[in-house]
Amino acid sequence: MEQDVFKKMLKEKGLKVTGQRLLVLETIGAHPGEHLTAEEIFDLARAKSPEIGLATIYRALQMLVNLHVIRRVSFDDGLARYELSRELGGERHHHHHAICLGCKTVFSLEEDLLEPLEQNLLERLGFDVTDHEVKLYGYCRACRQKNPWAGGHEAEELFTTDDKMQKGKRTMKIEKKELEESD
Amino acid sequence: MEQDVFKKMLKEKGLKVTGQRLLVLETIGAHPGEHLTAEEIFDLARAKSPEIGLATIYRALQMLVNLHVIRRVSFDDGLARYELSRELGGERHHHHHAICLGCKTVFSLEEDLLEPLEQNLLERLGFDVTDHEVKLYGYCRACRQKNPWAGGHEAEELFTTDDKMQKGKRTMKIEKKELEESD
DNA sequence: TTCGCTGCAAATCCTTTGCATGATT
DNA sequence: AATCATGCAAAGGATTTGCAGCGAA
Repeated sequence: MEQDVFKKMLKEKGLKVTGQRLLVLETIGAHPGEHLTAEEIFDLARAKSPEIGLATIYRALQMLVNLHVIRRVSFDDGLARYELSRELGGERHHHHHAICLGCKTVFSLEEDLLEPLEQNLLERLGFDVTDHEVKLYGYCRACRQKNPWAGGHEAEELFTTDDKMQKGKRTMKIEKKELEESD
Repeated sequence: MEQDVFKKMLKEKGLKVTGQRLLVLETIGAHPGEHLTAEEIFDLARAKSPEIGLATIYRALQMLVNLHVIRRVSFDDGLARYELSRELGGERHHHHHAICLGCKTVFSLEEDLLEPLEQNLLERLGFDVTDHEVKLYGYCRACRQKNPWAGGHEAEELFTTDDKMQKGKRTMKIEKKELEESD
């Protein structure tokens, strides 16, 4: 299991293998496809280890990111979120997220469709892409069927006539969901 | 000029045209290609209007985002940055950023290479993309020529052997720069 | 034993908000 | 004159840090 790979990485870097660090990694690993926040990881971890502190979570997350074991992503709601890197071995990552402006669900796309783009970039501009992150904003099938306005362009419902602009920002739904074909 | 378009938008929404709001928009417009933070905009605005307050900047930015006049972007350094939307009229946006892991420069790519991907998504999965943001991480030509290690894979220099992981995070260089062909 | 790690609380940093004053329509 | 926006200061929320005690090597 990858727990062992992780332990080895720690030792190689002269870092200590602690229960807390293992727990943080295990917690993220137990929720594949989700994009947990530090607070969410804290709550989940605390369920197993009530004495763990939030600062420890942050420190472990920081370390895991630096070791490229996990990845920090953000969906512009002001919160950092974390997800497991696909391969600890060093394979390329594929990060495509489709965010529905209607229901705020974040869908994960598995396929990597940027290869040609990146090849092009290297050849023409000399920029060598080692990783990427793609966010697609739009409307999912369900929202499009429910709301005719969701077929076209801008997300008008995000703006209210008066001055009270997007309050409850912290409540964005981030779900474990992958787009599925159904045609 | 677009200042007038903006004034009209404000009036239509029942919002007031104030010097501060115009100044914020003007400030962002005066730095095309850069991705200014609220603080940077504050400093630039204060140079012209010393009495302006930071809260006003934030409120104006929020409003401009909601009106789709500007766009909020983030490069995972914990700071929100703002850039002018291409078209006030409602055309599609093209947001491709290539971030060099060597020199931390953010390059802007003008071309839109996602059309086929998005078409595909709509047809097969029913997800209608209305906007997108693409971040490509890698190494620019200059860094690749300077450092042989920058040809391959991970960004090892981001990790120091001991525990002091990326401190000075707030200092990321965000420059006005576009990738240019030179082959 | 040694040195790094944890937990707690305090400190920071960015951003938002409340309120009295001032500007726009 | 009526509202809405501004500036200031205080509040808020996420993340980081200092430090004494604890635990891994």
